Amino acid sequence: MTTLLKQNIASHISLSDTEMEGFCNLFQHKTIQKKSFLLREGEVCKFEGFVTKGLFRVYHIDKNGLEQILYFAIENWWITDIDSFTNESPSQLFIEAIEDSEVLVISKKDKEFAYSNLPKIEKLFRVMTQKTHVALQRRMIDNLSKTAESRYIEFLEKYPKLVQRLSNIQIAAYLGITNVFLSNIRKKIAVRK
Amino acid sequence: MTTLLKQNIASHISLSDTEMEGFCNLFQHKTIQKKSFLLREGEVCKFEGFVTKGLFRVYHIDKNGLEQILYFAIENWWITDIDSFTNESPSQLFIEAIEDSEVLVISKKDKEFAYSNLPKIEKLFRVMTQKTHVALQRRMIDNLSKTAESRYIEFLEKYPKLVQRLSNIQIAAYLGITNVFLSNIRKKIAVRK
DNA sequence: TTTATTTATTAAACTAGTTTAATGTTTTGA
DNA sequence: TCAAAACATTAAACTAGTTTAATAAATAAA
Repeated sequence: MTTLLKQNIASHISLSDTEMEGFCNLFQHKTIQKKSFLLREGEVCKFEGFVTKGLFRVYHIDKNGLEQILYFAIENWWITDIDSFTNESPSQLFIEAIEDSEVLVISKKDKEFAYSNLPKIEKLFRVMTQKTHVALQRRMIDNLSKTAESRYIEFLEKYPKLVQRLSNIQIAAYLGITNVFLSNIRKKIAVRK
Repeated sequence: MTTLLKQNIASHISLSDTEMEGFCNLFQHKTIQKKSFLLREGEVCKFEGFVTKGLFRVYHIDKNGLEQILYFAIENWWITDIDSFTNESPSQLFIEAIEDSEVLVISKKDKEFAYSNLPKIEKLFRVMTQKTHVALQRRMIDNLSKTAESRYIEFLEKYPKLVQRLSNIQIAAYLGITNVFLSNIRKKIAVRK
């Protein structure tokens, strides 16, 4: 049940078997059907989750009803709204299953218990947050400096497996463009080949 | 010398006097002249810094020579390229003083020393990285969902003091638009009032 | 199996933001 | 204190990306 989670943790820090067990036992297993939500806008995010099966999208809907996808999460990825979770504030985000999915979730209370009783967990989340932040910083630079076309091409190269599981509507919402414009880009690329 | 730093740390976590002294002693004081660089593209970022005086901009120059400002840092803010610093990879960023400035810097080695000898420091940077990440995530959503005009207005409201110390060129580079377009926005707003 | 819904594509008109260039103003530094 | 450099504004032509709408194809649901 928690094999994938243990592997994931071990890739960030090293824990003794007892520590690992102790921490992983704090997680609960959840099954989420396609098109249902782990979190909706306005709710306070009370969990941090680790995806063991399936695929999620984490997105925002702006006042014009347009959807911006912050990130996707497949097997071996973590999901939460860190803003809402840490500040206990209403979330601006939706977290929705794109496929039938399974997640291991830890509550805020149990996470705080881990912070105080297993000092290395502090390091785990320090390291993970750093990596997430680096990824977002790179994406920010890309969004500011690159055209939609090269962002699309790089997305295809970086996540070839993921792409196959997504619609073009979802890819466009991640790239920050309309699906109509993505269609134009795709045509342009196809003609070139 | 380190009063501001101590206050800043105390706003995130609580440390005993000895811990606080021990940690702050790892920092070195640096004076940086206006228009000179704490970090240039291609260099590995070997420090994490805390600004005690002045103003910096952290930016990227894309292949067309256009500048994108990731963030500004004034007194009481931290600066580093967390990507280059943690991965010891060549930086994509420039960190440049906009005014004559002063910084307290800690080296990677000393920071790691602190992580292993002062467990609460792990928490300090976990908490700080989380906050930075939340801020960047909010900005990402704004950049994807709002017009340049409303991003400009919100920037003015959020950082009124900072604005007075920046040129419009710099503000435009932060907002992700040209200074020409920012001028148009400013005119439009002025007419409305 | 049939119908309804979602998805992808195309076209055409449109708009937010860019580019280039010129002009005046302010700041800087020697 | 004077010349050079950096800055802000304006105009006009341009382009990357949007909007709306229509059509065909694929998927899901009944």
